[in-house]
Amino acid sequence: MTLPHPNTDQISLPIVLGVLGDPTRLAIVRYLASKEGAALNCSQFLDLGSKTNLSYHLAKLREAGVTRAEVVGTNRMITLRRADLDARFPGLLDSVIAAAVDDPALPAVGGHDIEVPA
Amino acid sequence: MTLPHPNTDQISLPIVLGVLGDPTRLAIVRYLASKEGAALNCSQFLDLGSKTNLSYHLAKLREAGVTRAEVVGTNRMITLRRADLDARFPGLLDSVIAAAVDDPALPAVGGHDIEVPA
DNA sequence: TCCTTAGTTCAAAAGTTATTGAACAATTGG
DNA sequence: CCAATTGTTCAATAACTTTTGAACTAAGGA
Repeated sequence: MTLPHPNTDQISLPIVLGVLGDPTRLAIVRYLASKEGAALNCSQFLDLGSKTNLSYHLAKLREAGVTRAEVVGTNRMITLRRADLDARFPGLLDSVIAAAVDDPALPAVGGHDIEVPA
Repeated sequence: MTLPHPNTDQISLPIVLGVLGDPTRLAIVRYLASKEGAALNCSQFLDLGSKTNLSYHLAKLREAGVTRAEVVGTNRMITLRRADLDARFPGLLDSVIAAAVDDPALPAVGGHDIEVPA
């Protein structure tokens, strides 16, 4: 049971940019980058949408070549394809992540975005 | 007669990425980068689509803060907002342009993409 | 085995974006 | 003034994307 991923040389610039041009997906990528190394399952992202909706967004990221999903039991362990993206589009992912980290408009994963005082 | 542009601090990462996630617009940006300094009018891009369609794509780029359009007579002189984008998202535009330059799938402006021999 | 957990798939609805042609406005040159 | 050039706007349509809920699969634990 392996999921389809593009090869490094099949990763397309406009498709990657288009896929990253969505706040939910950018938030996913930012969170993955902040947990670099760790493989996260989909449930980590439930703050960002419903289970079905995340399945959709995570599939988009995977099909574009931005993430890799490995099947481990009933889980899909998700990682950023950092090395592949760096090889294909040097510097792009780093600058996107750096900009995303500073973007207060993106939805947050660990949540607690803003606590409104009583 | 000046056209509306976002301020530098109003430029949004997901909007910029989304706008660049289109082959026609990426081709426009690539061409502008290759002619850095020169201000080009819209007709330069007619290889990429109809007049109306270009008007649409150029408006998207301008509204996202990727380009600046200055009205000069009946022309709109278009330039890349390189300094503003660099200030807001360091390294992003450079890496996108570098990747776009190498992308054979993007439509070409000076055209002559491939000449089919008789 | 049965139940739970993790995630997918499907079809429908809603929303957004791209493309087109016809009509329009503004400037410039004759 | 008249005509040509440059580009916009509008409405229609076509094409895609996002979101949803219900139904499903597959693995793991009691």
